[in-house]
Amino acid sequence: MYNFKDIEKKWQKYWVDNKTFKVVEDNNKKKFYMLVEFPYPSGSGLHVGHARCFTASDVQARFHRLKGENVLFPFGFDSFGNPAEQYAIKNHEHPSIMTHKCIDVFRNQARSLGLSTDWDREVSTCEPEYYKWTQWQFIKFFNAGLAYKDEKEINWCPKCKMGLSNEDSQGGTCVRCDTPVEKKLKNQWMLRMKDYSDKLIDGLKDTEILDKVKTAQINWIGRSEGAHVIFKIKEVDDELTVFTTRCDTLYGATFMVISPEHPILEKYSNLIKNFDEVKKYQDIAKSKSEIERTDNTREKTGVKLDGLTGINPVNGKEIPIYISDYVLMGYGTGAIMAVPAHDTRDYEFARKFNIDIIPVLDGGDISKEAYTDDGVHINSGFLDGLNKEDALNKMYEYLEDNKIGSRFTNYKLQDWIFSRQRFWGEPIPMVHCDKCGWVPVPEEDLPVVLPNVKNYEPTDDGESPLSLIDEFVNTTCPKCGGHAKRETDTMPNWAGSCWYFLRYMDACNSHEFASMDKMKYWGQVDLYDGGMEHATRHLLYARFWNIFLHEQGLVPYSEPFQRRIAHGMILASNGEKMSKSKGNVVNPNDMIEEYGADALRTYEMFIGDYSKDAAWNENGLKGCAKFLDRVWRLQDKLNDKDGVSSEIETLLHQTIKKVTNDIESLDYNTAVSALMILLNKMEEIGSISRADYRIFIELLNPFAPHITEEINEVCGLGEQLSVSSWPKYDEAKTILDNYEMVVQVNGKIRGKILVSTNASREEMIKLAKEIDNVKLFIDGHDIVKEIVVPGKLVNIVVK
RNA sequence: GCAGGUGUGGCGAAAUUGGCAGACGCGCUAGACUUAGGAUCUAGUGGAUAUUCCAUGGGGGUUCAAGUCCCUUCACCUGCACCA
Repeated sequence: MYNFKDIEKKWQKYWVDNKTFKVVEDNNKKKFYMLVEFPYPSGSGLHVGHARCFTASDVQARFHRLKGENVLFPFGFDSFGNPAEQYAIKNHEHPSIMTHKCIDVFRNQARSLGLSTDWDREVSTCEPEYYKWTQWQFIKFFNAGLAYKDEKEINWCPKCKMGLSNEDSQGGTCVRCDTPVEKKLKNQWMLRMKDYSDKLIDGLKDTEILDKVKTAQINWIGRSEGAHVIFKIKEVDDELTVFTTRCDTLYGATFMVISPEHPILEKYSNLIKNFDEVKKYQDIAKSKSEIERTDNTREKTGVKLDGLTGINPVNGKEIPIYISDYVLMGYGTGAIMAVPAHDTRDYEFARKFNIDIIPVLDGGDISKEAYTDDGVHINSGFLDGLNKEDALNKMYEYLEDNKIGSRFTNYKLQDWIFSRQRFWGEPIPMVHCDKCGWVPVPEEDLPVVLPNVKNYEPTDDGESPLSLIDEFVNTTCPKCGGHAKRETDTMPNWAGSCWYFLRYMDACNSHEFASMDKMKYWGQVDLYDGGMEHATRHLLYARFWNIFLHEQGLVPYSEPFQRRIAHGMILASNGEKMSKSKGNVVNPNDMIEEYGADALRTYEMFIGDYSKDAAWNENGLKGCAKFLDRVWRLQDKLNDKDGVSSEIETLLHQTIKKVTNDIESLDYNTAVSALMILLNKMEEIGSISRADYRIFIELLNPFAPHITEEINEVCGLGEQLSVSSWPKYDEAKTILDNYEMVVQVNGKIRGKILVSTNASREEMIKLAKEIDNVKLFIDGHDIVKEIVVPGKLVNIVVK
């Protein structure tokens, strides 16, 4: 085996020492911005999954650089986060110490992979120089009225003593520790992300974000067109507003359901005769975990309000109001009109509580079809006989004319809860003054730096540990100079990653987050590689953030990412997820140690379709190490001939074409296989020219940069590959003079024959019919049809 | 339940988008060289009742021709999930 250890170390040192991949803005060159999601520097080090996407990104970066483009390929660390905080709590040590250690490990690992990164642009979100600007941008949100404080019932993890976003408490348990999530009222900073719902949907149009990622985002935003309908309450001069997407079925609304948390219950608790029962139901609902509550296989439960009755606004009918936990306070208005004939949930509920079921659409199967689109309206007064669309339009009109409702678009997307009661995050740069209210910290006083504390654990009442530090909390109001208190909440983990791609463009700027000139030069991210797990949250937050900055005139583009792809995961050899607990984690360091970085890189590119998950197989890696060793040994086969060898000229051109196209279309696995085919052929012909070898290593360079650079140097094949250019192919030379034509009879292969590439139709048929085995199948039969596909085959159809 | 995805040898996968199914690699078998081989090289490797036939989850269809297009069905994976 060739001496990969020394070779790889040598070139890695060379690249770092010589800043080979340093990039500066250059208006004479086309730019290419390759972004890969930056890692969280955890204590467990780089994962082979990281190695896969970092390598793929590096292949792109090197390829585009060789094509003559000015490539921005930066690297950094998403370095605020819970593991470092947990470590700090245990060891009473500032989390930055641990974080910096981890970053050093990660950086070395990334370097030992041979990434062609411009290390002068490294960013780390936990550095004051970085989060100063995260805070600065938050103040922009505040000044624009998009950051506000609100008393929110939040998801509360009693173990982490921490408020969780909806996203972090999916499934009713804490995303970090799996403790069941409780509800708690908390005054929180919020960002008005919901207002950006339409912009977040519309902005997708001009991007090449992977379709399935777009779909995931659109579903997450959950836009639905419908109407607010106002139901008067019989007993009091008040009303209940519901949201519905099918106001055309209003005549079929035979009851109403409101969420157990609906404020009207408290408001009229004195009028509700069975309030005890209501109260009991509320308590049960509160104690239920989110999972229990949203299990839609569960039998419907509820309580009928005794003392409050709704009035259906289209026919004046009195209808009962129930509370039930299948109606969620967080969606719509927390109240619905129930149309049991055409909604499965309402149907189940009506059956259980013996409520009238009035069909209003003809032909729908009540028990199965919710809101069937078939059939015209019946039992629906002025809507009778109309189809869905016409009925909806007529009802919208009717609602607005009679002031009993209006069109309304509802979204699942909520405003972003931006507060965390934690230590290891960006302090929210706000000061509260009794006189002036919330006042942002002046720009010149940024960053608000995280102080040293003794204990990193949140306080028992759930406040950040920062709240215990008087020197931090007590300050003066920037507006009136009076006594004021600092906000002690910090930002969520997502904040730093909302704009890191901007910082990379101008990473060392100390007076702006990035200069407009540089942002204009680098523009949008040309290719953003990341995992499917970030398809919704991270990408939506980052897009929201960027759209806002654009509206403020602070960044040149509204959409930050031109193209987004999603790579598959690397699984353990048995197809399971790699995890510490299962003990099946493969450490890329060990692999590099044993087989070399080039072998690891090549294998990770060869392992399979880049967009799909792939199971780890060390034998496959061995195979790639063997491949590289054979490439190394080609040195022994060098001859003194000039130019490329005639025996492989066509294959060389074909391979250049194939590898070029495959890298562009992210088909890394077939690019590597094309190189293997070329190697096989080179070995077969016994000796190769220097020109042959040079082309080979040029093509292999993005995948295996160290060995190719070394071969180039020891054989003196030409200038350094890292500053060289990508080989070109001649389309005409990719085509052979002759090819093996397939001859079919009735679609079955009956023979093959070598024919000239420019043989005519007639010649092809003539040659086909001369094959003995073909004769066997056509003699004595009538020829019905002769199909000729030039360059491919002849198919003779006989009867 | 809804949305998206995937089903091809013993395994990872290819297939110029309707034109030779299984490229390339792993593994396996046999051989060569070796004191030795978890090194290297050579040959073979989908199945079978083998001039041919059968094979891309199953069934049907379109076509001269289907892994690819259409209908239908099954299985698995991933999101979201009582969203009105």
